[in-house]
Amino acid sequence: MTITDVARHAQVSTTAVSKVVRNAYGVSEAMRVKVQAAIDELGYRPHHAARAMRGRTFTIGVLLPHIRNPFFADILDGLTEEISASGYQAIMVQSGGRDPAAERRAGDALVDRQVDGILWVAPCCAKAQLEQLAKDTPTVVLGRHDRSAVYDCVLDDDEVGAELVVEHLIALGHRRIGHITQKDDLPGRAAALLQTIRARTYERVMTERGLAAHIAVAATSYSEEGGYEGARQLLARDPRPTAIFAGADGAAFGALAAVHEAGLTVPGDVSVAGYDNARMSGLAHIALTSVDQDGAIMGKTAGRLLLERIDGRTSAVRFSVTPTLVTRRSTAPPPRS
Amino acid sequence: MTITDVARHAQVSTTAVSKVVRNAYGVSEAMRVKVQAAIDELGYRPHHAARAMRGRTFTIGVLLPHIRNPFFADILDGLTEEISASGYQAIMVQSGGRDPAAERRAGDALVDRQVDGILWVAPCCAKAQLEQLAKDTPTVVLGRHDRSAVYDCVLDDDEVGAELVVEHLIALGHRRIGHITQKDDLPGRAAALLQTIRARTYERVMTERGLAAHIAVAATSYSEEGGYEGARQLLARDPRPTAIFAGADGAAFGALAAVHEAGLTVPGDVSVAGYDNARMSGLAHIALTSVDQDGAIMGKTAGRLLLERIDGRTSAVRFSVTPTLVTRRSTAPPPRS
DNA sequence: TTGAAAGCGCTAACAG
DNA sequence: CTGTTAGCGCTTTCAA
Repeated sequence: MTITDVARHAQVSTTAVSKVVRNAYGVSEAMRVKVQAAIDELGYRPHHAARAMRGRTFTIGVLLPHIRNPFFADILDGLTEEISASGYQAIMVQSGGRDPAAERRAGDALVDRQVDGILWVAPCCAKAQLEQLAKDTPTVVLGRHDRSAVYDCVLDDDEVGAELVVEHLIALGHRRIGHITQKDDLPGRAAALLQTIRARTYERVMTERGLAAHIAVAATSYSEEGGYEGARQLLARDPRPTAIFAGADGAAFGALAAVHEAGLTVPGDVSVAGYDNARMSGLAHIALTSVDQDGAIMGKTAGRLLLERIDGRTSAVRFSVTPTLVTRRSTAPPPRS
Repeated sequence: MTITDVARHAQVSTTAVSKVVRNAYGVSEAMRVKVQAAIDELGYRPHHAARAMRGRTFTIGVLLPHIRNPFFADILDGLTEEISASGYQAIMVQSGGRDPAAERRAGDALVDRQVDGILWVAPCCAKAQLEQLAKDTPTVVLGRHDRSAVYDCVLDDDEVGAELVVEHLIALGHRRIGHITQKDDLPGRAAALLQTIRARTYERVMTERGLAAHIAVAATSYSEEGGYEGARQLLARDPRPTAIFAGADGAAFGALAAVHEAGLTVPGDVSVAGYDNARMSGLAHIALTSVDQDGAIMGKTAGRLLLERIDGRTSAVRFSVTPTLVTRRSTAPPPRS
């Protein structure tokens, strides 16, 4: 079933069919109807690869560190909702998380497949690499705090979010508040990463509130394992913290497990707060205090920005979501002792 | 940067370059070295679309209902590990879960993009559609219990798994054991779906053990919401069950929340067991009894089978994993009362 | 408004 | 073992 078959069946040229398929300018209504009828009758679908050789692929590539993080599911739902109406299809590739070489390969895989636009979630590569990519392919970067003239940024205001958590814990009466962050070995680009913002804000607020002496950071990772290990490090301190602010919900789950395993209760002995407000955090038997940053809106916006760029926009846009604190039962005043 | 540039630079024909790139038969070592040098020097990367017009895309398409289910992450890890060495790239597409029309669109999107093979996870479409697809594209279906001569199947023995759970609960002394299943509106193909097997096995074992009168099934869905709602239905019965077997861990999490919200304790008042042994289930503060089915092995096997099929195998293979029960603190003997 | 024809980068059949 | 050549299905000038 090729464009030639359709042309023959409709008794017109392939050019005419091509124009109808692409909704291009310069086709009479009669022609449109006739060709469309042939298309429907023959069940013709354009050959994707042939199309890609000259024009668009109607594909948006999404680069995710990994699909385990439930927050990404929200982002993807938003994106899908936004782009599906326009005939675009999202394809996802895992970048593998924290290995820059693997991340680069994943990015190249999308470029090679000539996606019309790329949504890159939480990239860990150098900014130069992103700009290089964005020169040729419309790009939206999600979850990074740098600014660029060639790609759009969608992010949550992690400074506000982290501040909300730390202030909340201080208001409850906590002083020894520990933090679990993600440690990446990426010289020079740390300042742009969201984990850096969250950690620095934690330190800033602690300092501003006269609690600099109580700053305690476990640098592991934003995963369940990282949270578990990080919480164990923090709980081993003497005196131990009365509250733990984990930089991500996954890490907070790991922290809850570690607290539990240490024979302590939440929030009786230790309060725990997370970030992202993953769906699971709201379940009654977990009831994790967390920062909500509406991933669906972020994904939807990223999709819109991408379509705009594909459509020709070249100016850079920056979209920042203001997060809110959702307090649940995992945080409470510290024990009296 | 085209194959012609490389050919000119190396002073050879494009055919020679093509053969070197594809590792094809009939190239002298000297030629290989010379061409490879030119490729490296020029940083040549084959044009994907042009390649797709004639031969392979070196792409494997993965069709997932949605990326929220953490079990799928295990599958993908296994798949990636298996195929990465062979130069294949996995791209994922969300089928949207339970809408057959959306699922078909997602499948078509992969076919249109000429992936060399498809791993279809938990499809809900008719078997005929799968066979239609498999006629043209090497296909592996994961998590369905039908047999086919044209595609391979990778699955876990859900009958064994469900039996393990129910027997475990009975051995603990439970008699009123409820089950949460997923209800799809797919006439005729229910028997092939894993949720059907799990539910039927539950009913079979209950009956065999003389507990037919205590069978109680909540037909919602394998999600947190579904588990929550299903558990509420079960707990509303009088007398209420002393144990709940949720057909998936996500649903079990929802069930835990519902039990908690009802002012009951786990496992004091109600035992809860899940299926899949998601990573989170093992965390100390959740400690969910669950059935382990090693998704990484399943994904790895699926990858291998796909590569074999791409390589020419036409006979159908069926790979079944035997699951094991992991008992944790969420299940215990029923209250005395 | 329509159609003929060139050519995108690659692979495969065939000739040397 | 190596090179020449004919397309793959589509879009895009450019004429008519």
